[in-house]
Amino acid sequence: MASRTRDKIIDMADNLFYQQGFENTSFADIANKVGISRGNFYHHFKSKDSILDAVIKRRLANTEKMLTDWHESENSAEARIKCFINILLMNRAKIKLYGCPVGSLTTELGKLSHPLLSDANKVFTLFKRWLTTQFKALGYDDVNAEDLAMQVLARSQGAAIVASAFHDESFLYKEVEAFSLWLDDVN
Amino acid sequence: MASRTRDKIIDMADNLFYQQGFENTSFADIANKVGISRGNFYHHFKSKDSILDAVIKRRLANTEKMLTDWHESENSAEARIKCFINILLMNRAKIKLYGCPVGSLTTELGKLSHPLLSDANKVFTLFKRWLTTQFKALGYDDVNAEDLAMQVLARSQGAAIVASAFHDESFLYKEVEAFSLWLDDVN
DNA sequence: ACCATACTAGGACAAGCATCCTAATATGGT
DNA sequence: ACCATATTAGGATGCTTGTCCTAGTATGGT
Repeated sequence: MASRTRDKIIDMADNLFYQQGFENTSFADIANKVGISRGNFYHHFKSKDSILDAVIKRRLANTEKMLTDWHESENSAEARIKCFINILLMNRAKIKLYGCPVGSLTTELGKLSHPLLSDANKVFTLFKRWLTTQFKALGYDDVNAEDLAMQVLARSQGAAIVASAFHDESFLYKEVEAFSLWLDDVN
Repeated sequence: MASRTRDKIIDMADNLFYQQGFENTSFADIANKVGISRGNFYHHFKSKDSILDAVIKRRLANTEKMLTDWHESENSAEARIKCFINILLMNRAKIKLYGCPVGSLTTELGKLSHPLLSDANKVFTLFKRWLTTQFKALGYDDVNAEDLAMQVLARSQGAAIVASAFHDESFLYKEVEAFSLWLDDVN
C-alpha cells in the first residue's frame, strides 16, 4: 500500500526532526530509517519542505485530536488544563533528551526564516485557543483568559527547556506539582 | 591589530549564531559580515567549532561580568533577582525576533549532539548558581534556593519562547510584571 | 635595510546535500 | 493476458559547505 509508505516517511521524519532538528536531518537519514532508497522519495514528496509540511499537518491533526479527546474525557476546565500540564510528565523522557517538539521546531524554523514557520506556529495557536477556552470556562473574561493561557504555555515551554538543558527529569515533576498548586489558586 | 579582527569575527559570529543559528551560519556569512576573505579565517580560527568555542567563552565571560556587576550595583538579593528578570525587557526587541540566545543555542547544539553542548550549558549553570545564591540570601535553604533558581530560569526561558513564537513583546511586559509580584510573594 | 613572522586573499578540494533522471518492477482495472 | 499507472532503486548533477593550500602583502624588531 502506497499510503503506508507515505505515512511511514512522515512518521520517521517527524521523529528525526524532533530528535536531530529539521535542517540537520537529511533525505538519506529518513530514507535509511524508513528502509527505502533516496530516489524513491520524490515519488511521495516533491521536496524536503513538502515533508516538513506533511509533518506539521500531522502534528496539527494529532494536537487537535488530543485536545478534543481531553474535552470529551474530562468534564471540568480545571481537569482539562491539568491534562495539558501533564504532557510534561507523560513525555518526560523525551523532553529531557530533546525538549519540546513544538518549541524546538518553531525556534529552528525561525532562525532559518523558513516559509513554513507560520504553519509550525499554528500548533502553539491551537493550544493557546484551547487553553483560553478553558480559562473562560473558569469564569475569566476574554483578556484575562488569554493572558492565563499564554502563561501556561510559557511555563510549560520553560520547563521543557530547563529540563533538557540540565538533563533533569525531576524538575518536570516539581514544576507540574507547583503548576497544579498555582492552578488551584487561580481557580 | 590582529586581535581586533579576531574580536570582530567573534562578535559577528556571536550575532549570526544568535539570529540564524549555528549550523545555518556559514563561513562565508561571517566573512562577509566582517569584511574579510574566507581563507583569511583559518589564520584566526582553525575550524568552525573553534569559532563556536570562542563565542561561548565570550558569552560566559560577559555573563559572569554582568552577574558581578549586578552584585555590586544592587545591595539586596531581591533587587538582584529583578535585574535578571529585567533582561527580558532590556532585550525585548531581539527576544521577540530570535528568542533567548542561551536557550536557542543549547537547544540547537543538543539536536546536533555537538561536543560543545556542555560548554554552552555552562551559561545556564552560571545563572543557576548566581540565582541560587540570591535565594539563599533571602533565607532559603540550599534545596529550596536551588528549586527557586530553576523556576526563575524556566520562567524566563518560557517567556522568551512564547514571545518569539507569537511575535508578542507585550507578553514580556506582562510576564515581568507577574514575575515581580511573584518575587514579592516569595520574599 | 633586512628578515622572520603575522596577516590577507582567493582559488582548489572533497564531502554532503537536495534534487532530477532513467529505467526496472509491481499493481490493479479491464 | 494486457497495459496504464504507481512504485521503487540507484546513479547523475549541480550547489554549498568546511577545510586546505599557495602565494602575495604588511609589520615590527634589530
